[in-house]
Amino acid sequence: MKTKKKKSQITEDKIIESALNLFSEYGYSATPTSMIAKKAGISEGTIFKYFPKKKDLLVSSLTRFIDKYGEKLVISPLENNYQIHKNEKFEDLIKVIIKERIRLFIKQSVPIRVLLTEVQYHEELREIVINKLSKKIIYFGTNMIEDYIKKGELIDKNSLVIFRSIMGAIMLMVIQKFTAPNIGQNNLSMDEEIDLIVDIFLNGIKNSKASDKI
Amino acid sequence: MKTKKKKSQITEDKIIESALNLFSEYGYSATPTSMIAKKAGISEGTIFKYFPKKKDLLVSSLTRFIDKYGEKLVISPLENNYQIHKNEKFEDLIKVIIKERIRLFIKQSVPIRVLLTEVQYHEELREIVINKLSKKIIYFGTNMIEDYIKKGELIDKNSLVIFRSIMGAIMLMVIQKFTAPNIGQNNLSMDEEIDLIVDIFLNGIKNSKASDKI
Amino acid sequence: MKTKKKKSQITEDKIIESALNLFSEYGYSATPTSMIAKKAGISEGTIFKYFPKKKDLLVSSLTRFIDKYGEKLVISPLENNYQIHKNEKFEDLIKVIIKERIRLFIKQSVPIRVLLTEVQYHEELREIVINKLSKKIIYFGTNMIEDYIKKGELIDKNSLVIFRSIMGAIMLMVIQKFTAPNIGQNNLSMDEEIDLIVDIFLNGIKNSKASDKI
Amino acid sequence: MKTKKKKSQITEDKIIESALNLFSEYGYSATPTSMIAKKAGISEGTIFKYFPKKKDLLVSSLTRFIDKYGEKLVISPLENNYQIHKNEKFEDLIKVIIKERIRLFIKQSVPIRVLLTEVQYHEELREIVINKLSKKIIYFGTNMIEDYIKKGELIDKNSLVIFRSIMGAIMLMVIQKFTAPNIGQNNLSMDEEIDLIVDIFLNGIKNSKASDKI
DNA sequence: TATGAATGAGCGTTCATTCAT
DNA sequence: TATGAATGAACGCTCATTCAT
Repeated sequence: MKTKKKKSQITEDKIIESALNLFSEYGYSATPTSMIAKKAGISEGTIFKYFPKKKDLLVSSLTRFIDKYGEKLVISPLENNYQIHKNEKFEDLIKVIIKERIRLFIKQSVPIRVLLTEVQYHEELREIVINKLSKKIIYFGTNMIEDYIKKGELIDKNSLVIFRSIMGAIMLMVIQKFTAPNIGQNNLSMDEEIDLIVDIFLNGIKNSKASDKI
Repeated sequence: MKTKKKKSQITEDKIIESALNLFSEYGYSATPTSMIAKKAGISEGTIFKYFPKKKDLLVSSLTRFIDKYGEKLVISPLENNYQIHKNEKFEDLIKVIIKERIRLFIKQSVPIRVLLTEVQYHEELREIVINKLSKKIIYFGTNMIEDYIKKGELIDKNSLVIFRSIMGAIMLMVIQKFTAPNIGQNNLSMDEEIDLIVDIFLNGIKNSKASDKI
Repeated sequence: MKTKKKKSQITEDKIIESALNLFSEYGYSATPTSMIAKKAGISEGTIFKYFPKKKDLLVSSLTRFIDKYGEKLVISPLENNYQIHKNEKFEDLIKVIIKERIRLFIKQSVPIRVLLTEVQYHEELREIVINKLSKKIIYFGTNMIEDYIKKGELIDKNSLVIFRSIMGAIMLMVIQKFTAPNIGQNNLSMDEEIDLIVDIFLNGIKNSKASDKI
Repeated sequence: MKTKKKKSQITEDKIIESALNLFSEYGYSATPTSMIAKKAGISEGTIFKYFPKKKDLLVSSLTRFIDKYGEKLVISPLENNYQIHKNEKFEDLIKVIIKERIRLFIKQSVPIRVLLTEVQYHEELREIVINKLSKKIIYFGTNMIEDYIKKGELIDKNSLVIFRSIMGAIMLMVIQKFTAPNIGQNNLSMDEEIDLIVDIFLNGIKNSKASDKI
């Protein structure tokens, strides 16, 4: 049962949503508060009732995003998926996880882009991102890998390197699909690419038969 | 023998260098021209003799960077390495290429960071990056992979996906090393990480013996 | 009963008044917005809340002047005078009209001077002046002349030339009175000059008796 | 025999000519020295070798114009015309003078416009204009009128008013022809207008027969 | 709580002016 | 003598922020 939102909460939401969208389009510094007010359909003064400094608006909205999605949607469901699919083969599990993750990623690409960009310039964000996101993601990822190593399904290599490499491969794929989709003639769908990437990571690209010959 | 640079060229260089450093530290929009002038040790007016609009300073300095390093250092040497090491095993070649690339990457991390950030907001940059960098890099990378597929050393999988995945894995490694070096207890040097990553890509992470059993 | 003006209207009025006075004293281009703000007793930023570009301030204030005085005071009262004095002799009518016009002219000399000067450099103003002022004035003036020609009181000559000539004579008189009042020993008051000018236009300066002799 | 102009004189001429043209197009304040330099085909620094302050450029070029044309072309030839045509009827003399004057006026409209505009804002110019131009013109004009009054050809009215009125009528005609030529359907050529204006001034516009009746 | 009006520091940019060559 | 490079004060304008209502 959804409780009726208070009016002030609605206003705050409108501000944050408008701000994030504009930050992602023009960058934080290049977005005037006047533009945010206009987009949110409120007066400029109102913004400062909710966020005394412009920077608060950035930090709060991203923190809120991390709290809401980082915890609830990025981390927990990981664990959720993990619990459900725990007994499946690694191959199948990782594919499910990635695909689900990407769906969220795309849906939340606006705050994510802002976060990844502004984290460069704002110390506060950096700490939040590292502590609330990166560490948790890596903790989960490496643990998962190590579980499967223990099970004997994966070979015993540095789990951080493995996990980070898979993430890097996936991330660059997503970036390319969105920024330069028709680079390199490639008709694969995202899901097909994911399958292929996972396959590469699992089986490698060396042609064993050939390499025997050498 | 280097000819003595003209005074105006020196000034222009100072402006560009200061600008790129500050853009990378604070972001383009958050860097006032007054700050650039101060750092370059010149007057603010002088900047505008060289770059009529602030944006010209961004675009020109990045274009110049791409022209100088994109062509001379990123693309050609790739081909150079490639010619020299062509007959080596893929494994050895790719390690050399990656390590050399990373060295350049680190040396030029300032303009690269600016480029990767600002490309989001400035159409002109996007076109330049895609046409002058991405396409060429991908063209070279996929060709290289395909060469080794033909030689029978690599299995026949989509070369774009393979190349992009390796790049992604490497990139995320570099980013992590620079932004959160002590995440996940990992004492590997960069070179060791590269060796490991290449190993993973070549041989995969599946434990073949175990998977047989399943 | 005048309703109390809204605060913003008062501010706008102050800006326009200060601007026009300064424009008339120093010229539009030579008047900084900072000076306008100071004279109006407001901050510089406020000016741009009302007039986004400095030029808007010029055009708006002159347009407003034309709308207020051009229509209400320059054109209509002409017609008003005309209706009332219609049956008088041309001589008496034209004197009344000129004198009344000059009174307004002097009272509004500030915006008029700005208008006459800046019309040279700004296309927008030119169109407004021609369409909203010149044409209407000339239309009225020529019609009036033609009425009196039909009545047989004036001889049948080109009404535009007649009207324009009277205006020119009056204008130059006003200009001289204001810029170089003591040029040529002339103790006539403005009203006396007007009477004289009208007399000259009506009766000419040729000495008929003398010219007969020649 | 024209002496060969010194190079520096040529440069100075180029500067003045360019400056006057641009001042007349954009106004003195709105014309940057850089634009003048460009138009004159010289470097910006050079201007300040000849005219240490921008204002010197305005005052010098207009003073020079007045000295050259005011004296040589505006005043003397007036006297010249006058001496030659002295014995003609006033009507013929004044027409010749006006037509010749207008020809010069048009040829020199650029500096004249600048002069008439900038005289409002620069005290120095005002003095020069009044002393070197206005007074002389009026002195000549009134004397001429008075001569003809003495001869009995013109009636005895204030010569300043007569002269100034004719000038005003002519000036407004010229202004209208150049700024709004197709206002009021009027196909008269400039010369025809002049003839008409002189006719009006000489004979007046009152219909004597009619006025008798009243 | 929300607004509209105002602020003023600071921004990108211009431009008259200087000066070494 | 003329230039090209540089200057820095001042300009038009923006924008985060304040505050009375």
